Amino acid sequence: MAKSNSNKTGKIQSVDRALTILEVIADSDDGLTLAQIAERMELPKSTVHGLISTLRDHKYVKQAEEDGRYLLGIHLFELGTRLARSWDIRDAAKPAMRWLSKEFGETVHLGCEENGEVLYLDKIAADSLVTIVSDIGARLPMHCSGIGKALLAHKSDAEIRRHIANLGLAPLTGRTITKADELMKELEKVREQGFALDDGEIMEGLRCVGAPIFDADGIVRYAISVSGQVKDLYGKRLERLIIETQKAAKEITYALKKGRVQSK
Amino acid sequence: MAKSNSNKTGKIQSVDRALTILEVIADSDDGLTLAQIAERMELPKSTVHGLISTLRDHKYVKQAEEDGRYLLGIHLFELGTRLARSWDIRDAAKPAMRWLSKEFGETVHLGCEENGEVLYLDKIAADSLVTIVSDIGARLPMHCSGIGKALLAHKSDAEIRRHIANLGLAPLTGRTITKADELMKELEKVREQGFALDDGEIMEGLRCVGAPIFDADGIVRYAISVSGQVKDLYGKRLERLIIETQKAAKEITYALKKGRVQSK
DNA sequence: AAAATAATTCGATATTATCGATTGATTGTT
DNA sequence: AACAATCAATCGATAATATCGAATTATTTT
Repeated sequence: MAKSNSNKTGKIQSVDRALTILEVIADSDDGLTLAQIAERMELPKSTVHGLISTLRDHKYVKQAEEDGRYLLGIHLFELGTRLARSWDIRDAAKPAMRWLSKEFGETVHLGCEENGEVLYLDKIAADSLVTIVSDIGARLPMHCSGIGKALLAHKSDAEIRRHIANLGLAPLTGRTITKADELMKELEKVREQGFALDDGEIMEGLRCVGAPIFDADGIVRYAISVSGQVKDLYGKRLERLIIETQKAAKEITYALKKGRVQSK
Repeated sequence: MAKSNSNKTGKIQSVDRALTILEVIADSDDGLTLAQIAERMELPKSTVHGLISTLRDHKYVKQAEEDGRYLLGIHLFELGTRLARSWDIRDAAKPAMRWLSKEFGETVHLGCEENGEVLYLDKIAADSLVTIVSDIGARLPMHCSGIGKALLAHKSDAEIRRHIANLGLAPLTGRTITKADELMKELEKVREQGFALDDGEIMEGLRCVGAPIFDADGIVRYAISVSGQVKDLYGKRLERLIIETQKAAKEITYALKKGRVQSK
């Protein structure tokens, strides 16, 4: 499965290939040998070798000492964290997220949309032994998560329809909304209520409350969510969680306006 | 200040240049224009443009909407976090770090050596409003930090001497150890004690206790540290912190042995 | 010890990156 | 409002450079 080298603009072939190598390695569980990478990219080994040596010299790739297989390199960690540090939204959101997590003892996420999916930008993990939910930097579908629905709900109907047409509505559990019209209705509700509820739509037994964060222009750019097990989130406690999650999102919206805006 | 293109191995020029562009952008505070990048790399703008467009297509770089200046792209965040997730050490260390942070209400770091410097791999921040200390992914010198001294102390004398010769002993505060012999003595003490104390050597008023973590082969690969203000860390409380930090490091060493070892 | 599979090096070839000049778009100035 | 200046983006001729298959070296397996 080689990435197509669809050259829209004047791309530099070797750079394009080198970056694709990184993606191929990232998609593997535990690194790949040179031969495996060459096979997947449908390129001669020597070509891949030249590219990957250059990546290694810059620490974008490292070789396992045992065998010589290639893994992602430490420099990606450094650049990724440096980028994350530049986002004002994280600082703006941190205090409210901390408070929420501590108050309810649950896991709090901060996310944004990235290419039609939810991307987790930050996370305050609950102390509980099992943290079922996803990690920073992970992606998940928009139509079945608290953050995703909160983000999606504030788009125009046309945009939502387009999103559905492009990405589809994959069922992750039996509760996932898979019909377009049903999702439209649900999102209208989300918009009116001011919060989104994911009730086992992404994973059975997992409940999740999401609320939107507006940037200085009044556009929804981010959302937070609080996730926990259904057995812990119901009735009065759930009601209070909903209220507090919305409050927190509003606080973050405010904090974001105050600081200079350095968008993601 | 262009990076020299010292071609040791058969490097691919365009890839080498593209990666250097990322470094140049990362070194800037708030992104750079094409012209600025071209100037720093001593390359024609059109050359840089081709390379950087390719980086942009892969989301390793993004362009600010306002002006067209170039910033690091979201994909670096995704790759960096994916890499971080693959490190067993983080999972192994997390519980003990959490406990330490909660017990003392201070900030706990996990770090390793990377190219003669301490690289922070993880952090549990104290709830306190001001978090003075560094962030995940940041680097700092080895000779004046708790983690750094713990790591350095368990190398051979020859290696330590070489480290000093290569990197020097820059004084960050008036308390920083800047004489080689003095540092050798200090590290011997660290080795004997089993912990390292940074007493305002990196920043006035900041105290920090570090302890080494051994991998399955008995080599020191990581270290943790607890940092706080001098006014909070002294006397009985400091004594107890030292004991608990060492305990935590031992626990992590043990946890690391149990799991399969996926080194950084 | 031999066979097999890995990464790495080599050198001829023409594909492809490079570079200066030009264009187009945007911002700031008089 | 027109001009000047500055920026990114485009173009096309040129030769420098990435590419590729074959050969080599290193490591592991039988």
